[in-house]
Amino acid sequence: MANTPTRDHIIEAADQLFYQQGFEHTSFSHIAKAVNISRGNFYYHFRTKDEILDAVIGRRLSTTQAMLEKWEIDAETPAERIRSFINILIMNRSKIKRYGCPVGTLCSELTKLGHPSQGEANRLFTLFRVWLRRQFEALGRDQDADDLAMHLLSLSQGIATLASAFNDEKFIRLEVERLYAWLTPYTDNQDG
Amino acid sequence: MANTPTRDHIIEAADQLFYQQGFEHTSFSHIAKAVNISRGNFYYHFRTKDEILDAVIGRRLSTTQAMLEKWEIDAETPAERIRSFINILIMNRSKIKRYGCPVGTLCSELTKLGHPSQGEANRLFTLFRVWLRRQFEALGRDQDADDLAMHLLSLSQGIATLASAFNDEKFIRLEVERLYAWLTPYTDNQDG
DNA sequence: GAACACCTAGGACAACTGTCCTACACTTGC
DNA sequence: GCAAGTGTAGGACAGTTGTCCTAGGTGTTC
Repeated sequence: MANTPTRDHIIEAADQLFYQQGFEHTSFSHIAKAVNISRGNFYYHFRTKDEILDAVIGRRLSTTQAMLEKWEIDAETPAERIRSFINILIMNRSKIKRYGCPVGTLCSELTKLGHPSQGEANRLFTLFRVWLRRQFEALGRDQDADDLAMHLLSLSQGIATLASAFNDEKFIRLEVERLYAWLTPYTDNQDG
Repeated sequence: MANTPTRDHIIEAADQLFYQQGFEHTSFSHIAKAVNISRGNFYYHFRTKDEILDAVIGRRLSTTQAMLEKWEIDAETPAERIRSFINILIMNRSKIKRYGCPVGTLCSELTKLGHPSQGEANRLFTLFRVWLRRQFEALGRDQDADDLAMHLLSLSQGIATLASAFNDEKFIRLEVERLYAWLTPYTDNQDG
């Protein structure tokens, strides 16, 4: 299972398509066309569609992990780091408007399918949850750090869902302002 | 297009299955088995799968409308009415935990499929939005009634998504408490 | 240049999809 | 008792799905 360029190509294309069209609605033909290889050749790289899904989730897990580590380094305070998280809503607003949150929509779909990989997909959420919890702990919220992390995750999920349903980018901006305001009391007297 | 009992059966079964398994993943065979009729016979009641979807959305629209009207009558104050809305999270918590929000997940799926009926599905959201807006207006929030309505919708969507991902009913209870607390300032000096 | 591993194209395969047709049962009205 | 209308079962149909096999091309190693 070496990491050939073609294999990476497939995972990358599948990642995008799963996000834009959903996992089930994306067929081997779709991915093959995107990567420009023959449908039959697929079997050499992945035995089943579920294997592709696992690879895609794995890819997302590691890129997410890398992103969180970068935030940890780039930002100097927990408050700044949490704001980095909030900012993905702004940075990805046009995609979110069209396809919703990549994590939330994938987990929802896999749950409905009763898919065996839903546990793996949910680890994406856990990654954010644990990371956010740590930031709130660093802000001195030992008691409710996990609650706050979940709450912030929940807020961002709602924003993504509604922005997509109402096709409304302005709503994202408005709600992000609200998120900043919500965050302020927790970060005051700590840093800027 | 008369409302025969069988037809109603089909719509009801499809409604449930679309919620539990998703629209695309639910096939004619699934519905046929649930209703206990032959697959071929379907064509007599619905020409296409999309026609079933439209009927399901129509059904949801009218039951939702009826529910909102009932809340309007049963509750005496806008504050109570908004709390009726919040309470569906508690009432439906076990289903939400398993399948998420019926409105949010359907809209997400149809958006990804690029389905022509996504506009109709989104009207479900609009129904809640307009109704909530009216309640906030009645609370004297003329300026930001719609923002508040959207915000509350957004909050409930996030709660449903995370409760489903983490399979966590307790999270719903915790967040509903938060919702009540969030609502209080807007209803104070108005009524209980 | 022979042997080998790696990669690919093309197509076979059964199962399932949504759609559609036809033949048959049942009721109702005359 | 016949005709018409309503509802049903069963199966045909072409298209697509995920899976799998085989033949052949490419490049490296000896």
